[in-house]
Amino acid sequence: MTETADSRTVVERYDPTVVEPRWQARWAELGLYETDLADDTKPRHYLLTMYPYPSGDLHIGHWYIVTPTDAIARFRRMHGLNVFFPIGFDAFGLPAENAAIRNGIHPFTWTMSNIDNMRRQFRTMGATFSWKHEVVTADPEYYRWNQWLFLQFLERGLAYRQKSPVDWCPNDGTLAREQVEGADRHCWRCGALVEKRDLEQWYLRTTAYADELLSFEGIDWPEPIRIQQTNWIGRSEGAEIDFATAAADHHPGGATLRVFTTRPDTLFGATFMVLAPEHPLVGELTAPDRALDVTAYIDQARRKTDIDRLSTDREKTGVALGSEAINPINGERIPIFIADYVLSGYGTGAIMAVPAHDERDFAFARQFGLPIRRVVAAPGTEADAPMDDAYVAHAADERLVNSGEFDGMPADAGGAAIVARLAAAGSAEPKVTYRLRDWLISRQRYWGTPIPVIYCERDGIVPVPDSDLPVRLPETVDYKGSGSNPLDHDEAFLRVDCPRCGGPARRETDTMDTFVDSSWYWFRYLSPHDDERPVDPATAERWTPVDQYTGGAEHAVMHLLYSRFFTKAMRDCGLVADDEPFRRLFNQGQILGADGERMSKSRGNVQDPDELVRRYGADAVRLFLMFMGPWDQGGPWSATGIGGVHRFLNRVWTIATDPHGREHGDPDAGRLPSGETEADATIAIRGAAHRTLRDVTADYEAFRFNTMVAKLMELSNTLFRYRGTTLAGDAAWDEAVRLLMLMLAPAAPHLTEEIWARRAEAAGRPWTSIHLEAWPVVDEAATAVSVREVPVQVNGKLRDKVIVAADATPSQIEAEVLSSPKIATLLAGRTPDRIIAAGGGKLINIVLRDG
RNA sequence: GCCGAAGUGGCGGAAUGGCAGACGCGACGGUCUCAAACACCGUUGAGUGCAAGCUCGUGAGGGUUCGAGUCCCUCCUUCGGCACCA
Repeated sequence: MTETADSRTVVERYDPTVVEPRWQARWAELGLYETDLADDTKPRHYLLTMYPYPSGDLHIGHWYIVTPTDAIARFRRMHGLNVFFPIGFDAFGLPAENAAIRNGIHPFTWTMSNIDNMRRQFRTMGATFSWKHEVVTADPEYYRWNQWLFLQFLERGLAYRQKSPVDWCPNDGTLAREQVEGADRHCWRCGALVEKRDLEQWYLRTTAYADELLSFEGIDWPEPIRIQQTNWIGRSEGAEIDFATAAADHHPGGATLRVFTTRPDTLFGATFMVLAPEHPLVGELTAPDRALDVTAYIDQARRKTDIDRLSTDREKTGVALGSEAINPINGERIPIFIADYVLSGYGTGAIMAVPAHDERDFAFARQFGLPIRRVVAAPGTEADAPMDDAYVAHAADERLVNSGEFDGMPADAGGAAIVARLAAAGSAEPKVTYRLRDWLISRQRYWGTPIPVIYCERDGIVPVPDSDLPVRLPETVDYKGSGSNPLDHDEAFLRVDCPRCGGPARRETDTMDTFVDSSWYWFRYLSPHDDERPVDPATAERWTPVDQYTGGAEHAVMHLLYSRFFTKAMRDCGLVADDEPFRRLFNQGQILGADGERMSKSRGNVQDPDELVRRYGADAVRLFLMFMGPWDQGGPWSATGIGGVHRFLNRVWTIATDPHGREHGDPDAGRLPSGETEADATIAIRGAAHRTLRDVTADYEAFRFNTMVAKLMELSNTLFRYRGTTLAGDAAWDEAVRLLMLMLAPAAPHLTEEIWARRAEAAGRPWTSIHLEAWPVVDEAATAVSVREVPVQVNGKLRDKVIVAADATPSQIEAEVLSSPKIATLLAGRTPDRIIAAGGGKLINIVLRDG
């Protein structure tokens, strides 16, 4: 607290470094924010923000996510809701292991000390977390239930093990498809280039819920996220059609080659067939004289990194197998190729190529000199007109041509008819295919949830019995240099008796993707220490789904899709009743470094909030982050401008603690604005306060924090103008200050609490926290105005303004406008063609035609 | 290439189809001070004029409308996502 010798400032200045910690301690002591989940006297509200990874320090991005969310929590509490706002730590993951390998610290030690530090930093925000419900995912008390849930899924066929080519990062090991980013296919976490490896891996059957995941009914999520998820799931309707192989010298024929197509209407246009190089029938179908070329191509395709594939972007490669397939609709024999533009993991790994109506097939046909036959034509197009490009349209106008008895049918109906014809013969069926793959959860790492299965020579895959959970991570880790999973050479961990036969067996050493942890953590917050079950069903019934979730949009297709999957899977296991995890989702933008790049320690562009807090106080940092711009926008970090909110808070302090003071520098200090009476001023002050309340309430509701702060600044500017006048400190002034405090309380909780306490003391009332106050009610009468200014346009251009009574009718306003000298001059005797009184007389536009 | 978001003063940004630039930063001028910092007051889109004012102005070009930053069409740019998905 500083007393300046300066004569003009006789009151103390606001000192956040003293005030803020004091209130934080007091709130904690009173347990103000420890939510009583059993309290049924108030409507419940579950407010969730994405829990952080304990990297060591909170950076400004954490503040950007959390502090406005905290303002929402406080705002909702003031509306009488029982708000649950928990926090925890996403504590498994690679950085802990890297630190362990580098510095010889155990990942647990590293993680927990980071968490300690971040808890301390979190408290400096003044956020209202319910700390008693904290969850740390690396705690056996938590990951035990990852294991238990996994076993539930296994029992229901939602988890399975399969050998398949997986995306492999040299640092992070196995990756899920969605963790591979960019055209050059690099790791989402470390950026290293990703390779393919064949491994036995555990999967969760997300595809079982593909259709349900496409429906966003009953949840209010941003459109871009819904679109991204929809595209990621990638539903395609079409048909699977069986071609038979033709007999050849090297091959007896008669094998089935099943293809997936979304365009069965183009079946007559199939002039060749393409298999993925990995297709199982390739060996059998390869003619002896083609074998060298074919194996060379397969080798090359396997070795090829995806960068190479990208460089050959449009250029199609492939080789003929020397075999033919028989088109089931017309018996035509067509050559079979392999090419890497056909993917083994999608559809059936084989396509019928219709160059006339598919761009990729067209390019391939051009490259290899294969026939191109049009089978779909727009009205007026010759059936055999030469084609320069693939013709892909197939709307209602297009008709089939060169398609035998189906000629003349509209494309869509023709396709259906073709499928129906083949289906009757058992060689086709309608089929829906998805881009979405099952979720690969195996990771060859130490620092994650051990997958609770045992491999027995006799009994095969044996789940760990529930009574033996959790399968704990061994407390000593030997990294033996780096790279390999320490669990693989930890004999004490590996060796186990088979739970079924008692014979020697071996533990699974893979651990789970950390996204498993975050796929259900909000359920665990409700009963973090329950050692009977992962979720208490009664509490979950009352508190979930989450009412409001806030977090970054970078999780659009990973965390947010997995969480939806988990909720549905848990529902089908009878554990919860929810169909969806998060009722309403808000994605804030990301704070980037000053250089416009993602903040990261390696770039050295991380903004440390502690330093700002020390200098300006937590309230100023909170308010500045809200004031910067729309919350969903984010942007490059710049502290330029934080002085503005700091000044604002000081002004609020001055208004509240020193209403009668005057400042040098203002020649009009202490005088009412010219022409204003005390009665006018009272109306002005009350009007400003209540109009601000009306608008600020709406802004909080819509998370428009930037304009919310702007309006509070306006109100404080208005009050500042009346400071030192005869009005300062009177009833209207006092009401306005009270409203200003209440409105500012969710955003700047410390300053307002301090002022609130002083006001109570000054009035001789006992102290109660401002954060337990009810949100104030707008006095509609006070918001009314007696006169208003009406802009007057001539032909849409602003020419004048007239003052009218607030309740003036449009015709009265028109009369007023026409009698204005300025307008009369502009009219110069002409009669307006039209006079438009927009919005019931909010604006007048006089339409004057030329001539 | 496809999908999505966005282009407004020197900067961050504001504006239910109705006064473009709220609020703040920065800059400039001033009060206070021996001086500086802090605080406070004033000015601040561009052009033009002594002034009242006038003209131009929301990425570019068209359109709808009495009226368009806002709606429609065609482009351009930036950012995010996807990338041979048959």
